[in-house]
Amino acid sequence: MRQSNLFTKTRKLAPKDEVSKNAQLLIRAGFIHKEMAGVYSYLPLGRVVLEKIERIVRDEMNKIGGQEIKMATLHPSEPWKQTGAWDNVDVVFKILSRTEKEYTIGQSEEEIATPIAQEYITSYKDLPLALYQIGQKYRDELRAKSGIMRGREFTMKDMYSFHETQEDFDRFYHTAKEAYLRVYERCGLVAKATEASGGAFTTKLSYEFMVLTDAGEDDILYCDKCSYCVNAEISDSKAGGGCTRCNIGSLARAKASEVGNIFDLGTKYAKDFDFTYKNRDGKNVHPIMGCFGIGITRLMGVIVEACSDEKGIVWPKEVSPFAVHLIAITGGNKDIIAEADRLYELLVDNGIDVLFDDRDTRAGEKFADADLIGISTRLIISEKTMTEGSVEMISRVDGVSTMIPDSEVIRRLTD
RNA sequence: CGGGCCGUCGUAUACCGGUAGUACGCAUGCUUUGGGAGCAUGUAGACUGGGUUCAAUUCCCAGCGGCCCGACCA
Repeated sequence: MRQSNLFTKTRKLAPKDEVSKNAQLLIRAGFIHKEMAGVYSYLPLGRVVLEKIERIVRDEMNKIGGQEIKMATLHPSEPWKQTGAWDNVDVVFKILSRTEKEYTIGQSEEEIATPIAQEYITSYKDLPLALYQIGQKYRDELRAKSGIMRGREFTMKDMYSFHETQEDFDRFYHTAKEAYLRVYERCGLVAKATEASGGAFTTKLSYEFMVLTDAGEDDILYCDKCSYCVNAEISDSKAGGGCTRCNIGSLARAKASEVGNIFDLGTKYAKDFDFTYKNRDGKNVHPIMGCFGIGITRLMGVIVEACSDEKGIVWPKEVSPFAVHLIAITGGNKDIIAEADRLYELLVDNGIDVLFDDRDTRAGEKFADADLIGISTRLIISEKTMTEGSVEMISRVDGVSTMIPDSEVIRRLTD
């Protein structure tokens, strides 16, 4: 894309109504637009980052057998009353139509996913099943905060699984946990699978996936030697105490942000909806369910919190809005403009995802904007590089600059 | 929801009981062109509603909106 066509512009100053780093940087760089507290629109750059995160999540969910669906956002009130959530969950938005009918908008989708599965699962042969979607969620939070990390509207991947036995659930739970860790790794983050409370409907533990960041809302204790990690709210241990799993390391305390959660729902929802299937003995039994969430928009916020410096965002490669930021330093020189255009077309023709700063502005402004926007790889073409028959490649991460001969540019970018 | 702070051009801010200044942006022109250029000219503003006052953007009250701390967090 040509940057001269990008309708958003960067800002030098952070908005005064945002304190969180993620919101300040994303607004300054033109990724998001605030509608009200806790609700943001995603502009071209922000939208494409979300799409890249979704692509990773979709890929990993498909790999473990998830089937993607798209559930309704506007929900009838009946299933919510059936599970008790209508009266017991205070973040549920309630809508009254002009004919006085009650509706809700999805804050989670067990109430929709369970009846869908119920329609098709009639035999043990239909199990296991994992359905997921990536969609908007709405929660009537008393206090939105931390930019896009805790909003009233957000994007979530939510998966619901159905199993014949506890053993099969445990197997899938483990598989999903591994998939989740791959998702975060591909997003450039280090997440810890953290033992936490199982929520309202089970006494078992659940796993929360935590990324260490000072912007986080949770306190965790993690072992400095093994992968053990526990939410401080359910732990009797203290920082500096010994790890009870490996008996070698000691526990450290840190702030972290939850970027995913996986739950054992047991038979709670199957019972609420009177959902049974015929088992191998011809008996009607309830399936065991699990739910598996990843906050897509929160993940984007956490990435910005974790991957940024004083100049702006530093997107990890796989979620960078573009693979390459091509910057033309032309000084109005027509030959350089023509050469930059040629290189841009060459990159596009080779399927490289490129943002081309073809604007008629000075070098300093282009560099400052590029630092702020944070595309992982930068290519610079200027009088200096042209006389050498090369292009300058700079990594946003470490600032390392390399001169690359014209003829090798495509190969270097597609390696 | 309890507590605190705050609402001034598009953005960020200043001053003030007598209708508002600066910077950035934006527009036009000239110069400039590898780290947010310079000069000139122009553009654009007091959240809403009450109250006090000769006079309110300024003081008071309420509403609305925003941020923070806490609580909450299927």
